[in-house]
Amino acid sequence: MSSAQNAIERFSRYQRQLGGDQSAHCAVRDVLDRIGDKWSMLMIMELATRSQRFSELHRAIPDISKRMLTQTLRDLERDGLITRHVFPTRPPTVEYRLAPLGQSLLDPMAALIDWADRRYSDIHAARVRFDGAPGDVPR
Amino acid sequence: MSSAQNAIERFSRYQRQLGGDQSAHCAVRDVLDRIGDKWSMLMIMELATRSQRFSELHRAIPDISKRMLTQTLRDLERDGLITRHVFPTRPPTVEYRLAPLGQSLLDPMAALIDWADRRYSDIHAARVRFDGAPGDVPR
DNA sequence: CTGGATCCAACCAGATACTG
DNA sequence: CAGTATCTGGTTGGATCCAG
Repeated sequence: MSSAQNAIERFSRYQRQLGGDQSAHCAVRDVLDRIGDKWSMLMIMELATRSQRFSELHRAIPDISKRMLTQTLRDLERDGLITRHVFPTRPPTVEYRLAPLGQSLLDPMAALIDWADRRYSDIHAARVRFDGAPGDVPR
Repeated sequence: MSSAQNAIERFSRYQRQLGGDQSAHCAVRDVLDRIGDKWSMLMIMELATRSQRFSELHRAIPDISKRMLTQTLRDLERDGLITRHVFPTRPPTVEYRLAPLGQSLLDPMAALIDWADRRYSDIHAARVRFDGAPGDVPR
């Protein structure tokens, strides 16, 4: 509760600082744009389990295209969350590992996943209620 | 650390359960799709500070279009994270409030925001390093 | 095996105008 | 005030082919 309060107050300060100019850099938004995309958190969780190669990751998460896999890994590497290790073998071997910065993200992410896990039934129930209510369409 | 480990293990189980069929419902993904979008967390933080009306929210977050504001609020309401209260005045008054379910999200979100806040400089440094390294383009 | 490059379709989201 | 409706450009992301 107190930690949430702190965050809220800090956020309020952000908002006031930014004033009307929201185009200014906002750490929270910047970070959210990264970890909020479709695949980043999945990647991080996957690499938290163990370091993996490109094709291993692709097998672990089949419904991502090579294109997006490459792009997501690049972005995560760019942000220093993961590292890329190339071994000059034939054929080439590339292993991706969670960097310390990525490790430090695990705890906050775990809190979120925990929440998702515990509250999902509530969310689902709310959706059913919402979708059923407006027209009450039995069809 | 231990909480992260728990989450990782739970996640691993998810992955194994799903097997190849990733289209199956995944609570984590489902939730991330919601809170991961561009505006949802911003809305929640804003409503955590205090309940607000439509136009107040629009003023607080100017760079969202009315269209997206409406849509985001609808989605959050649908998921039971916020509630919508209409007062039959002229002109109409609509107030949005954080629901208990939304309140319960504040702590995990705070953890994430805290992380973003503390690690942003590291991320930024990593980006500069990454962008500078490849071509070393001084131009 | 690990990607890069290109083409293209689908969806997203902003701008604008309109309504109760 | 609190939205809805429509149009449209821009981005996203899948499919495919190619390369080291």
